[in-house]
Amino acid sequence: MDYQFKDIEQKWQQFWADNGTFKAEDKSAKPKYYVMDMFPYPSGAGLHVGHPLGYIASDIFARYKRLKGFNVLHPMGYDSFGLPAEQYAIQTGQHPAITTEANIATYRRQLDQIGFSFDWSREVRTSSPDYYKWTQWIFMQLFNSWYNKDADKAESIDKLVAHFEQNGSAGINAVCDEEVLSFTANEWKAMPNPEQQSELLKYRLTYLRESTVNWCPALGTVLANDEVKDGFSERGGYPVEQKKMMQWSMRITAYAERLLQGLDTIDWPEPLKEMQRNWIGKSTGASVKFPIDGAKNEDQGALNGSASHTSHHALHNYIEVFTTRVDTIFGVTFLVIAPEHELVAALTTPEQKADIEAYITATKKKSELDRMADAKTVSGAFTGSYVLNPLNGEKIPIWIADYVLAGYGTGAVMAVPSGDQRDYLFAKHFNLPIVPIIDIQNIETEADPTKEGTYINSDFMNGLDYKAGTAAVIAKLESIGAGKAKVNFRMRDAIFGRQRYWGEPVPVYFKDGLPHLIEESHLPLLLPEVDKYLPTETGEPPLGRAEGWSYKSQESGDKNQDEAGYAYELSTMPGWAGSSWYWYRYMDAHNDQEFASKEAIEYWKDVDLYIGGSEHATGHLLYSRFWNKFLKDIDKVVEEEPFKKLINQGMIQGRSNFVYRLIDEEGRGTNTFVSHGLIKEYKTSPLHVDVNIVENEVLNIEKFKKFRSEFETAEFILEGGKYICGVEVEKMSKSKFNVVNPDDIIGRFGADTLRMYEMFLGPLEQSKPWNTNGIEGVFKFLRKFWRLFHNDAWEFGVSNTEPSKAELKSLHKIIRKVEEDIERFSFNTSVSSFMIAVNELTDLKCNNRAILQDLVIVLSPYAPHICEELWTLLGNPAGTLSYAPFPKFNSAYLVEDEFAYPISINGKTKMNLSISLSLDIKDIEAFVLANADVQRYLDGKAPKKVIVVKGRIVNMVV
RNA sequence: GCGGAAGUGGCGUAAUUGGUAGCCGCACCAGACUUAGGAUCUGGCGCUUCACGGCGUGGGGGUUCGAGUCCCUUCUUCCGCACCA
Repeated sequence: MDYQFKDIEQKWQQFWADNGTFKAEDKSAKPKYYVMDMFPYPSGAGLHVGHPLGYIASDIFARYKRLKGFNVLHPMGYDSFGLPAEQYAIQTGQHPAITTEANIATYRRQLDQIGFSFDWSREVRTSSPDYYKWTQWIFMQLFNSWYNKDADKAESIDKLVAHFEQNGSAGINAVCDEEVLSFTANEWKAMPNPEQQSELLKYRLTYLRESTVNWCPALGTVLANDEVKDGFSERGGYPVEQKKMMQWSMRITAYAERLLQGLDTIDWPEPLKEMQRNWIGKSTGASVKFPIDGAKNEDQGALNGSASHTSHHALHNYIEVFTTRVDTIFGVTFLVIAPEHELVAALTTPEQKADIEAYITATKKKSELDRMADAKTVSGAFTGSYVLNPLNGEKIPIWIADYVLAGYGTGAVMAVPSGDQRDYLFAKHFNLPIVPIIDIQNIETEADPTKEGTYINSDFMNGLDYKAGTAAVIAKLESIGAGKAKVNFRMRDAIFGRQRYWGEPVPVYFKDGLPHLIEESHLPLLLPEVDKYLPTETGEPPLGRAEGWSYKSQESGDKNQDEAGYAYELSTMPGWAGSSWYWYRYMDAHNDQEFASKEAIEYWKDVDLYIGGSEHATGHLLYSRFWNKFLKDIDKVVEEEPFKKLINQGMIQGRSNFVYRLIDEEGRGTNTFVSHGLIKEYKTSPLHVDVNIVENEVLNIEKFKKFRSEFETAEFILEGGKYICGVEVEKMSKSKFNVVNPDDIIGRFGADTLRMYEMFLGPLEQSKPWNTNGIEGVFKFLRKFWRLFHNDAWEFGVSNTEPSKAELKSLHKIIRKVEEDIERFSFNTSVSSFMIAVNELTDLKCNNRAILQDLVIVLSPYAPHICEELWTLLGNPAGTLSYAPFPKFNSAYLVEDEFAYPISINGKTKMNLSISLSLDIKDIEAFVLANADVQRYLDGKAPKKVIVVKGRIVNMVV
C-alpha cells in the first residue's frame, strides 16, 4: 500500500491517547529527565507554523531520551491569563474564561495533530482556580518573608518580629525600603499594631509602594509600556500620562547578586546570560557624600551608621552620589543632579529660581523619546548652590541636567570633565573648569577616561596608580565618614499589580488602610463575576465592579468590621505570576494539599532541558529564577536554579509574496499585473498576495482570480509563460497574507513531513523565514523510506537474511550521526543524514529485517507516526516503539579498509596515497620510506618532518 | 553609542571544529519510462574556459606546510540595552 499518512497518523495519535503511552512515572528505576517547552498563551488566531518549531525539537529530544532508557517528563499547558482575552471580553461582553476555553480547544487540536509525546494528564492552566490557588499561596509566602542579608536568604517575617521584640531594630541587616525606623525592643512593643504592620511592610518581599504607571484617562485604564507609542495609546491613540499609584511590588532586588552568580552555574546560551547580566546591571564603585555649602553639619556623624537604618529622606545637608571612578574625586568641578531630585527646590537660590523652573518645565514636556533623541545636545541649569569636596573642602557648583536619571543610583553624579565625555561636553558648554588628574591624560579635544598612569593635582593621591589610588580614596572617605565602597544594581523591584480583570486576584484585604492576607484555608480566592470588564466610573480596576468583593472576618471580636466587610485588593497579578513556578505543578499537577508534593519535587528536582524564545530573557526567565530561589530559601524546593539547560529556538518569520499592479499613464492602478522579472520595464505598485496561492514564487493564476472579486478579470504580463511573484521577509501576520497554518501543511503532507521539514529548515537557534519550497524533498524522503519496506506491488516484505557489510555500514553511520546530532541539538543535519542513509539502502535494495528495525527506532523521534506503523508491520507489539532501546552503533562497521587521500610535500605538491587506517602512527615513517610512490616524490631521501593529523599524513617536509 | 550574533552557489544550508569548500534538499537543465502525472528513475548543476587549467566562503592584511574556521582591520545585516555616573 502507498504511504497513507493521514490514516497512519490518525491511527497512532488515537492509540497514544487511548493507551497513555507518554505518561511519566512518578517512581521509576530509570533515571529521570525533564524536558519542557515554554507554555503558550492560547491566542484566538491559533497556531501558525512558527509556534511548533521549539515543540518539535523538544519532542524529538524527549522521544530520544525515552529510547535511551530515561523516565521522561514532557508536559504541556497554557499560560491562559492575559490581555487579548480581556480585550475581546471588553468588546463582546463574553467572559474571558469562555474565549480562553475555546482557544485552548483549538490549540489542543492543532498540537495533537503534530503528534507530540506530551503527558497530557499533567496539563496546567494558569487561569484555573486549582492552579492559581497556589500562585496566590506563593504570593502569601512572599508577603510573609523578608530578606536577611547576613544569612543571604529569605526568612519568615515571624523571625523578624521576634528579633524586634527582643533587640529592636539593631543588628538587622535586611533588604528593605529606604526609610525604615530605628527603635528599641520596648519601643517596638509599645507601638500600636497598625504602626507595626506598616513598618513590617517595608521588609516584606512583596509590598506596597508608590510607582508611576502609564495612565490613559480616555480609556480609563493603565497601559503597559508596549501599549504606549510616543505618548499615545496604541489602541485609539489617546494621550497617556504618568500617574502615581500604590502598587504591589516584588523585592527581586534582594536576589540581584544571587541571580547574577547563578548564571555561571547553568548551561544557557551566552547571549541570553549576557542580557540578564546587563539587566541586573551590577556596578562596583563608591557612594560619596558631598556636604552642602552653608548647611549645618549635624548629620555628618551619622554617616558611619548602618545605611539601611539611616533616613535618606530627612532634611539632610549633603548630596550623595554613586560613582564607579571614586579615584577621580579631585577632578570633580561640578555636581549634577536629576531635575526630579528631591533637593532641587531646597537648593535653588532666589536668583536662579527662574532658570531652574524653566528647565524643569522643559524637561517635563519632553517625552522619553525626545530625551533620548536629544542625547547629543547639552542642556542644564545652575541651582546657585554649592557643595564642598569632602576631601579638600573645595567649593563645587550644583547643576541640574536631564542626562542624570532620577531612577538610577542616587539621582546625582559627581562630574569629572577630564575623565567623562558627557561631563566634558557639559563643562565646555557652560564654561566650567576641566582639571586633569592623571599624568598621561590628554584632554585637548575630549575626555580621557584612562586608568593608566599616576595621579596629579590629587593631594595625597599624587603619584599613586589606579589600584592604590582607589583604595586610598575609599579608606580616606570611610575614615572621615564621607563615603564607602558600594555595589549598585540597575535592576529595580518588579511591579506586581495590574489594573485588569483577567488575572489572579491578590489574596489580600485592607483594614485600616493596611493590607492583610486572607487565611490560607480560604484559598483559592476566586475571581469574581463582573458586569463589565472595564474600570469603574471612579477609575478603579474592574474588580471594583464585583458585588460583595470583600472579606468577612471570622474573628468574633472584630468590632471595626461593618456589614460590608473589608475590601479586597482590586488589582490582579501580572502575566508573569502564573508562569514563574509552573514547572513544579507539572511534577504533581493534581495535588490539592500542596503546590507539589515533597516526594515529587525531590524526584523531578528541576527542568533538565527548557526550550523557548529569547524574548523572555529579562521577563519570565528572570522572574522564574527569582521565585525558584525564594522557594528554595523557604525549603519548598531542592534546586537553586530551575532550568539546567536552556535552548532558544529562533523566530520563524513570514515570507510575503507580492504581485505588481501596472500603473497607467494617469497614475491609476489597472487590473493588469506584471511578473516580477519585468517590473523594471513598467510602472507598477506592489501588492501583498496570499502566500497560499503561490508555489515556488509561481502564482496560481486561477486561484488568484478567486482571491478577490476584483481580480476575476485580471490580466497578466508573464515571463516564460508564468507569473513570478516578488518576495520579502516580514513578520508573520494576517494583514500581510503570509500566515502559513500547520493544518494546511499537515493536510497535504502529514505531520511527520511537517516535523522533519521544520527541523530541516536550518539550525534550531537561528531565526529564519518560513518557506514551504523545500518541503517536497522531505515528503519524497518519507515516501522512499516507506517504500524500503515494500515490494513493487506495495506489499510489505522484508527478509530475514544476514545483513551485508554495506548495509551495516549505512545503518551504523546513521545511528552514530543521529546520536551526535541530537545531543548537540543539530536536528537539521540529521535530516540530511537520514536522506543519505535511505538513498544508500535503496541503492543496496536492502530489505533486511534487522537493519530496517533499527532504522525505524532511530528515525522515530523525528517521524513517530510512520515509524510506529512500520514497527508493528515488522511484527513488534503495538506501542512498544516509544520505549524500544536505541541501537548502539558499532564502530567496527565504520572502518574503511583502505582509502586514498591527497598529501602534500613541502606544502605544495600533491599526490594521492593509499594507506591502511590500521597502520600505527609510529610506523608511518617506515611506511613512507618503504612506499615506492612516495619515494618517487622524495628522490630517495627520508622526509625531515611528517605532519600527521588524526592518523593521516597531511604534509611532508623534505 | 555599548553589548551580542552572523555574512559560503539562483535559494535553504553542510563542512569530522585548522586538513580535498559546497554534503542534503529546493529550483533549474538534459534524458528514461509512461495509461501525460503536481508520479518515478538516471545524469548534470559555484564562477570562468571548447579543453588543460585558473579563480572562488563580504573587503583588506596576518599567523600556518595548510584558513570558511584562528588573529588584526574594515564593511554590511539582524538582535538586545540605550544619557547607568
